[in-house]
Amino acid sequence: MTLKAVYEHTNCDDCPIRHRAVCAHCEKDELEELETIKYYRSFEAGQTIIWSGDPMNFVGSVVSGIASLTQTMEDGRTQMVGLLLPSDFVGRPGRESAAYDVVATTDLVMCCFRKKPFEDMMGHTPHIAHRLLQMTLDELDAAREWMLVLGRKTAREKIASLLSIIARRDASIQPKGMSGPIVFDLPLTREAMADYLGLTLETVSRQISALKKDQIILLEGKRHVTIPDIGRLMEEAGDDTDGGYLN
Amino acid sequence: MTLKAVYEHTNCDDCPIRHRAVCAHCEKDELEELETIKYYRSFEAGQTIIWSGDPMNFVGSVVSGIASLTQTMEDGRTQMVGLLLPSDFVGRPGRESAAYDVVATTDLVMCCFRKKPFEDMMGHTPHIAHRLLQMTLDELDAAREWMLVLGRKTAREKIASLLSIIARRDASIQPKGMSGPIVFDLPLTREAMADYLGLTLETVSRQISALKKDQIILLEGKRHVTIPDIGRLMEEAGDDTDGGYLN
DNA sequence: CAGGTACTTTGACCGAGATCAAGTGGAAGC
DNA sequence: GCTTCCACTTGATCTCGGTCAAAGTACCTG
Repeated sequence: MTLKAVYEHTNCDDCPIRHRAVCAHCEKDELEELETIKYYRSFEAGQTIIWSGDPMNFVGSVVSGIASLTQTMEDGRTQMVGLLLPSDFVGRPGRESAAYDVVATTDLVMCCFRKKPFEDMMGHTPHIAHRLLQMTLDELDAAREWMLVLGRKTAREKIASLLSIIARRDASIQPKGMSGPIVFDLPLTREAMADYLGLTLETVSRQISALKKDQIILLEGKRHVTIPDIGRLMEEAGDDTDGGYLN
Repeated sequence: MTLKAVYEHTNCDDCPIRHRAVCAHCEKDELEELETIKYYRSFEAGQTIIWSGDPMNFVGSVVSGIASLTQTMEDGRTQMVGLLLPSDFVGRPGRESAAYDVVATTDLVMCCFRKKPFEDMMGHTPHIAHRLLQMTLDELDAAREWMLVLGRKTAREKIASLLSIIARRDASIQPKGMSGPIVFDLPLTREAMADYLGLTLETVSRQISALKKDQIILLEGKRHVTIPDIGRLMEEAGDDTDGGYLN
């Protein structure tokens, strides 16, 4: 019940972020053990938080901003394998080193816990272990959904998929009645979108222009997006399921 | 310790399969609670085990044969999102219905547990929950590795990636000294490979022929593969990391 | 305000892989 | 032995998205 306030509630009056993750951000926090091992870290846009292979002595969750998990081949080809939005969890209990580059895509604040104490606590707090399992399973579903996007969708469908995921995730913050246009700022550069979608930045730019021409989306400047009809966008994405995780 | 025999050992003298999963297959089993809720199911190649969206009242692990997790779009495009080899876990505690089609790619035997009792047991057996978390994290890593394959690799690299993963997984069953040629039978049709790699079956066929011509692999018939030099194959895959999960 | 930098757009061209279409080979059934 | 079927191979052609190149735009900084 109180524990719930720490790691399970999805909206909290005392803080602006959603806690899907294990994060003792808000003042209701009564789990003192968590409190003693947590700390905050800030990063600037573009900063690398961890390099793949580096030792990683903490776990944590995103408080504000966006981070990305990226894999790189020797020849420089890169693929983003995860997008971490506020409340998403970072790190892997039971693993010494990072498996991916973690990069701050925007300015970023993270709430961290030192790994060892966190793992200890997981050992005698089954609820947290259970919650972590659920979150990991959600991420697995998201990754697999993305495999369909990467493997089988056209460039246009890929863009539409990404936009509709961001739109829905964004809309869920202020679910003011499910209808009406959705407005948001793209938190990603064209290049980051390309890395996520397995495209080149030129193709991303072209397809966004095409969607704009067809009035599926409206663009103000380069980043400010209005989606007049989310249904039409999802049609473009080839998405019938109203699922759509983003990690 | 005894529990270990049930779900943690990776090789067991009494049975031919590896237990990476929670499976009470071997006779050493002393966890009677697990014993009482387990049962076996057999499937023929091509048979669908569960359809996406169907209620799913069990979890389990593959004993022998291969199953695949598949997603399908309305227009028929399909993407395989996971390949389940012996010892891999199927099903998701805490979810009512299946998220993907699960299909027996070859003849298949599964070891199943009814979901509710299994979940109950997880509640008071933290080791199993912990083990399940580790396995899920492994699967997540595998899925993300595959995102790089789907998003950024060429057809030839994709084929080489798949072959080297199967080869290494296969070789690990009989690690007779790490060197020498690796021999195995492809457990997948060209079409299944295409669905896994995000290609068409024609392209798969062409690239396999090309790898054969270049002596990276040897083919006897259509399925029997010999890999004279796994290092060369991994080079073709663009893979420097010697990682390589298959779920 | 000029100049620089980072991000984005647009155009022209090309090629990897998809698509369409035969054709091959081996195993099962009659 | 012959047909049928299925998995696979191979060829010809087309197309989507990549590549290379050039501009355009917004935001700094001096």
